[in-house]
Amino acid sequence: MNIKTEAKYSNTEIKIKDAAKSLFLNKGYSATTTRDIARESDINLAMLNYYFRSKRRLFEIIMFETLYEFLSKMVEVYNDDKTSLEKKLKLCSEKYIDMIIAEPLLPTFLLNELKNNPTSFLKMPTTKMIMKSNFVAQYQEGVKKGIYRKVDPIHFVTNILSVIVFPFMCSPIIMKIENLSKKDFNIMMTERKKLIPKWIIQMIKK
Amino acid sequence: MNIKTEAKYSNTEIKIKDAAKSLFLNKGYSATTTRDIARESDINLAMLNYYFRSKRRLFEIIMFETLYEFLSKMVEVYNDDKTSLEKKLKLCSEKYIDMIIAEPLLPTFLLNELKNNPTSFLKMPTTKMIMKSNFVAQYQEGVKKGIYRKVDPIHFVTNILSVIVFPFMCSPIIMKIENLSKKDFNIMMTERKKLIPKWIIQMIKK
DNA sequence: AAATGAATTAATCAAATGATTAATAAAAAA
DNA sequence: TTTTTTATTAATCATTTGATTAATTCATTT
Repeated sequence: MNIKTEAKYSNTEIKIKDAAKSLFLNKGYSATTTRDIARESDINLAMLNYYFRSKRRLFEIIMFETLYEFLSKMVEVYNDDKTSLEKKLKLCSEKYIDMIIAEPLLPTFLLNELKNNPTSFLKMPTTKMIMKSNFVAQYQEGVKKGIYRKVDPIHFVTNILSVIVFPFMCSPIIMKIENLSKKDFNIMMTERKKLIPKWIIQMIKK
Repeated sequence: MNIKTEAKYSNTEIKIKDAAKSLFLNKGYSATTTRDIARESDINLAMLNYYFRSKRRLFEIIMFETLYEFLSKMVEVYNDDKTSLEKKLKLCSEKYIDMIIAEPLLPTFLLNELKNNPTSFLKMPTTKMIMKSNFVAQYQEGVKKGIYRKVDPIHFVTNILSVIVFPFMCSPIIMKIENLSKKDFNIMMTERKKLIPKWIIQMIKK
């Protein structure tokens, strides 16, 4: 966010949004109260309604921004026509894992709240772009050339995201059965940055 | 549940638990009110506290039972020492996908509520059993024999569960970008029953 | 049939929660 | 400086929500 756009927003407005985002991500929409948000952002309760009208509207703004930011980051790698499919695999594996390590609550939050509110998702133009990306095209070319096994591209994309994202959503379970600290867990996820591209290639290569 | 154990529980008790489970799975703990549960199960509000003392306790009972049932089903396949690793892969892929198609809200619900409450998970003996199962042992034997690539078994197990479970958690997204109905989506998941074992084998085979 | 205990109901409580209001302080414009 | 607009505060409202109570019905035992 540059200085110009930042100037548009008051300090309290930003404080409220930051606190609200943190709380929504940690506890979800329903478990977060407006008083939680007021306390956490150290502002008067009435300020929330003054700037955002209602808890629901505040949530929807945060949801939209978070989703938009997330999807933008997701798509970035996919459309670089200079890199090979294998390079893209490496890049996105690294990038997504770094992204989720930095904000581990994001995937669960997004999937969770999207489940109850699939409408807000309609407005995102980024969504369908993944399937029309250079990345998918490269896979399909590989299939034509006979290098890669043929399978519906949606499976291909789903599998990649599955092995990247899902382990984070299971982190409490994995940490428990393997006796890992948060730090250990992140090391394990970092290991996967290199492993995942190999696994995916093995999955598709003839 | 057989007749004997069933007789222990009154009709209303079961009605409350069924309605509560359905609501908790759909809306989560916080978004579900005791009055929702009373309405849905068609009982008097006071009955909830009469049989379960509090909303929290009702939730914990449901959570425990649901988790126990889920984990039990999960582990069943893993310890059959008559079947090969590849057979087990097929079996669990089919079984888990059928299980989740029958109750698609389960994974999100469990992972979600476990995030906030990792303690209840400690009591489950089933949890750590997966890593000590015959299934994992067979993989490690394969590694020794030089048939399979060596990787920490936790990655092996994580990958399998990832490609099975994660797509269900993304169902709203997948359905949106692919323009699928619920039925279409389930067909796609059913396709994966056969594909997943192949993918996993390709991932590990030298 | 009478007595006892369990199940059920309607009414109510106290606390929590989203939201508003009226008064005040701070900042910007005149 | 004065006026006007914007931001902030404490107090309050109306609902909602989890839980309880006292009265009543139903089932079981004696």
